[in-house]
Amino acid sequence: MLHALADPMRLRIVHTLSAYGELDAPEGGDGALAGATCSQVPLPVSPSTATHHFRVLREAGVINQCYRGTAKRNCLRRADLDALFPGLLDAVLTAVERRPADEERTERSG
Amino acid sequence: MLHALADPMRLRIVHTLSAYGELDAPEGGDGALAGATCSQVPLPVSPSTATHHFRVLREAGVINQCYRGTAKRNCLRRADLDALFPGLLDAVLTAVERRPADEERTERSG
DNA sequence: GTCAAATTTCGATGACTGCCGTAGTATGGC
DNA sequence: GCCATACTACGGCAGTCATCGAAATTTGAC
Repeated sequence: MLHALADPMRLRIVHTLSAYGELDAPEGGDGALAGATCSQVPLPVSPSTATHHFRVLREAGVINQCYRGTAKRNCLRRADLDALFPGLLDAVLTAVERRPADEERTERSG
Repeated sequence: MLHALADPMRLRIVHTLSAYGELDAPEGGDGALAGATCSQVPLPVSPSTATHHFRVLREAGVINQCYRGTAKRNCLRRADLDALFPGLLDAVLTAVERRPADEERTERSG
């Protein structure tokens, strides 16, 4: 699971999804449900690569995927994640917001 | 930094070190300082591989290394880590204790 | 100075992973 | 049924990483 979160691309997906909310709160209209489709998450990679990352996240239990017409909606599994790893997702998201693009840089102490 | 923690071997190192304490509390006798030497951390890999992992952790800012005679003592940088990524290390350590060896397994939801 | 112990560095190797392009599958509209 | 859209699966390629073995370095003891 940490491995799934260790990739900057997947981290961006998780971060974006966290802003969209989850399916646990299915309120609103028809098309305004929580979660985001794969195309909703801006990724500077090809669709096939994006699918790969979504797959890794899904297999790690980080996200859920449910079909919705021609699109597939992705939603974070915050509740499950929080139960398995208390505070981890929250800590990671906080860190992402504080360091938007430095997650993979080698930051030496000196 | 997440990448450094994503490896089960390094996760074990961090977990072991967290039990040994840090150098911030240098009390006691001469040889009973906080931190652990490389050999103190049981790893099922060769010494050179262990060095590699310690190096990755050090470059990621997760641990400190200070020479102590023929041995090298490693200690967690809890304070620094907590300042940069609030709650992250704690969440990871909690997760490790709850799932000692399942950190890398592919846990499918179904 | 010599020996011993702990750790590091270098080179090599196998596996994994991120990336892409193309073809295929599933759903909705006409 | 046919087409368009959204996503997935497969094959391939290059880069990175974990792992090891052997030699080198550093420090302490005699």
